[in-house]
Amino acid sequence: MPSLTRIIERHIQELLERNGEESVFLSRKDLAERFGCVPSQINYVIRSRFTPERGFLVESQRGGHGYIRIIRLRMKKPEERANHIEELVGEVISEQEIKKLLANLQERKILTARERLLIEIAIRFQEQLCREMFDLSPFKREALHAELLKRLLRSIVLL
Amino acid sequence: MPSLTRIIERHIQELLERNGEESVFLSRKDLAERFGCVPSQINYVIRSRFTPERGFLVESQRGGHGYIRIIRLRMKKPEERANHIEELVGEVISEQEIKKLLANLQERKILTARERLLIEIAIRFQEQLCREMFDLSPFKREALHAELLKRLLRSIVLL
DNA sequence: ATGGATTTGGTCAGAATAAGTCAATGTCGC
DNA sequence: GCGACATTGACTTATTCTGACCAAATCCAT
Repeated sequence: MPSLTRIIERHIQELLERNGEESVFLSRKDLAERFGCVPSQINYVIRSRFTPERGFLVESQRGGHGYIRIIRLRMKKPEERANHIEELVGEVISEQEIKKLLANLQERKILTARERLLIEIAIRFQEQLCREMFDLSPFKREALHAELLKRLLRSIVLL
Repeated sequence: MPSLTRIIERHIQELLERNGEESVFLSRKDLAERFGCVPSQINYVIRSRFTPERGFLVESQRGGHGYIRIIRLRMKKPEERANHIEELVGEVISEQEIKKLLANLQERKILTARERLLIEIAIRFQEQLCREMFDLSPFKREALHAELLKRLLRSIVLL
C-alpha cells in the first residue's frame, strides 16, 4: 500500500501532466482536506518530492487567496542538463546517494534501465577495486565515484 | 536441504515470475517474519542474489511505508543475445580490441550508441586510475579491463 | 486609510515505523 | 581443519505523519 505522501505526489504530477502544463497552482488547505491529512503534510510532500534536484521550483503565497505553485523545469539544451548533473553529483557522493540519483534520472527519462544498470556495475567494480586492491579511504572512494559518475552521465546526456 | 537463503531467493523469483512482472515490492519485515529469520537475512539474500551483475536493480526506502523493490531487466528480443562473451573478451584485452568489439556489438544492435559510450568511458577511467594513481603494469591493467568489460557485457547482453 | 479579524501557508520537533550496516558466529563440503 | 557461504543481533539511519506554534496577505468595519 502506497504512502499518503506517494499518493499526493502522484496527484500533483498528474495535474502537471495534464496538457503538459509547466506549472500548477495548489491550495494547501484543500489538498489536505481532500486527502484527509494535516496541512503540513503537503509541505512534507513538496519538500521531499518537488525539489530543485528533481527539477522543480516552488512559489507560494500566504493569506486570503494564498496558493502553492509548482513549476517543472525543462532543460532543453544538453549543456544545461550536463551542468545540472554536475551539481547533483558534486565532488563526493555515497553509494546510497548514487542509487537514489540514478533511480530519479530514470524516472525522469534521462536514463534507460539498461544504462542505469551499466552505471551501477561500473561503480560497484570501482568500489571493489578501490577497497580490496588499493585500500583507499571511504572519502577517496567517494570522490572517485563522483568523478566516474560525472563522466559517465555527462557523456550520454550530451549525446 | 536448501538453505534459507535459497528458499527466500526462490520465493522472490516466483513473485517476479508471476504474470511476468517486471518488479516486486517486498516488505523486509514481513518477509523475515514469514520465513522465521532476522530481517538482515533479507539483505543478505538480496546482496548475494539480486545484484546488477545478474540483471537486477534494487530500490528501497526506510521508515514508514518502507519497502524493497526488486526490478528485473530483460532483453526484448532473445535472438539478439550475444553468447560467448567469455571467449570474446578473454582474460586480458587491449583497448584497441575493446573498441573493435564494442563497435561490432553496436553494429549488431546489441548495444545502443549510448551504452557503448558508457562502457568506453568506464574502461577509460579505470585505465587512467590504474596507470596514474596505482602504477599498475600494462598486463594487470588489461586483465582488469577484461574483468570489468565482462561484467558489464554479461549483465546487459545475457539477460 | 487603518487596524483587528480572518484566512492561508511555513517551520519545527517528536513519535512511530522500517530498512541498512557490520562484525561475530555458525555450518557445511572438501 | 579450512574456506566459503549463511545466519544472527546490536546498533544506525532514514521516512512518514502529526500537531502546536509562527508569519504573512487579505478583508472589512469604522
